[in-house]
Amino acid sequence: MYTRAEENYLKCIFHLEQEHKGAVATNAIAQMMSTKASSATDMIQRLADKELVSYRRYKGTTLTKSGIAVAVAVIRKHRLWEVFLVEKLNFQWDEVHEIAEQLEHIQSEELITRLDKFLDHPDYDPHGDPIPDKDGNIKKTEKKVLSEMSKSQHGILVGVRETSGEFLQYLDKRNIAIGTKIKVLGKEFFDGSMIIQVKREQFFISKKIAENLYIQV
Amino acid sequence: MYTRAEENYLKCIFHLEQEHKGAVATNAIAQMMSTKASSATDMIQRLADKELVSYRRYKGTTLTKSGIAVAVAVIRKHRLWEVFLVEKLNFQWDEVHEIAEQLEHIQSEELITRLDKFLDHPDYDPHGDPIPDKDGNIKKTEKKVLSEMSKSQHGILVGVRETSGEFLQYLDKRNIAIGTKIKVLGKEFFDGSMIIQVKREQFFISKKIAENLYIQV
DNA sequence: TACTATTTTTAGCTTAGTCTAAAATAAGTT
DNA sequence: AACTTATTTTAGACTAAGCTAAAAATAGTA
Repeated sequence: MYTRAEENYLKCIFHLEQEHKGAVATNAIAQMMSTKASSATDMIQRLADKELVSYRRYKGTTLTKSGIAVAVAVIRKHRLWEVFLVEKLNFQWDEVHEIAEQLEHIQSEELITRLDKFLDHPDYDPHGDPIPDKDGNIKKTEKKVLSEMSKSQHGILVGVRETSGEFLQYLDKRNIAIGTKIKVLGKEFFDGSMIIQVKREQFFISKKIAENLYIQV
Repeated sequence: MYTRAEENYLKCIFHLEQEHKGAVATNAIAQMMSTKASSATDMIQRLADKELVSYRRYKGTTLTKSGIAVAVAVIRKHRLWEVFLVEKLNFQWDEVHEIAEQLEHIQSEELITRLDKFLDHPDYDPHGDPIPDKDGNIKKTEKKVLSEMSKSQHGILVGVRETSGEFLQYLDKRNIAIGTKIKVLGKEFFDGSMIIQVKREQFFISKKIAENLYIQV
């Protein structure tokens, strides 16, 4: 089995590799892990020794097959626990991330199999992210970042990129949740801000907000 | 907060102190923690620095007020998770110990508060052990070890001392569970073995088995 | 009481994971 | 091409937790 730290690095590299496509910079990893580049280098080298990543000095890191398998298994656990926390324990969607960060490292195949069943095999977590199946397959949803949509286009919110409490509370305050219908009423070229329609209300959102909302058109 | 290892040592010392009443020997701790006496000494000294235990060289260890508080909080979490695993995820009572050993270290007050509510504030775990309340109070059940009972006494099984899979499976095989009525039909002085009545069956049990069953008379 | 055996502690080494500071490499700019 | 800046790696040190082997204290016995 792998240590907590190893699992966290693998998960982190997985997410970065998804976003930017291609080898991941050491600095990017260090930043996301809230640690120093030297520590990241250290861990990357250990992961490379175990053939969980392939790594060339100064060139960046990518996950190997087995690295991906470990990362996806952790992500599956994380998202299943998030569903549990929200559906069964009635947590708000902005409160669950930190706890799931801990729960995702519990080691027991059987536990996850049973949890999955108990939750009735959910496909998505409370933030709209797909839950990998037992074999590591992830449903690809063709979603669009709201900031890339243009005037008068519309769709429903299927996911969020940021999962920080502040951001999710911002959405709650405006009654925006997974499944909410959103329409772009206007878009400002200068700063990328938008005016959107949500239910019967319309309001202004900054580019930063728009970049963190995933829409299915 | 405390590390996993610190929490495990505190829990271990708590259990040993309960059993033998009085200061706990370093060797006893090392043995229960499956580690070496030198490692135990090391950790005990660290715990003493943090005032979680009081310790005098060569004399043994006892928990302080704050040490007890930490230990009891961990035990509360452990037992609540065991209830969850058995009641909600349908694990057998012999399968849950190891998983609960991991879950007991998840840090979140709120999580435990909600889990407790979700489980409808259980008083006992699946092995019959009382679950400490939020403030660390533990229900004292006046129970007797079966091996100390004498011929023709009877009572119901309210707890087990051993929680290993083999032992619990042994009980399952003989249809003995928490709540089962047990009567002592005979007792052999030479080796402490017994003949007991369980429902309509009667059978022979060794002293070792009898020492691990708690009965309420 | 003195000797032996057991228990406990100390001393020194190991590994995982972190850090800082310095060196090496890559990238960007004149 | 040469110089500057940014990124990445190496070197060396630290902490938590463990280990082995040796020393010290306690307990048990002749």
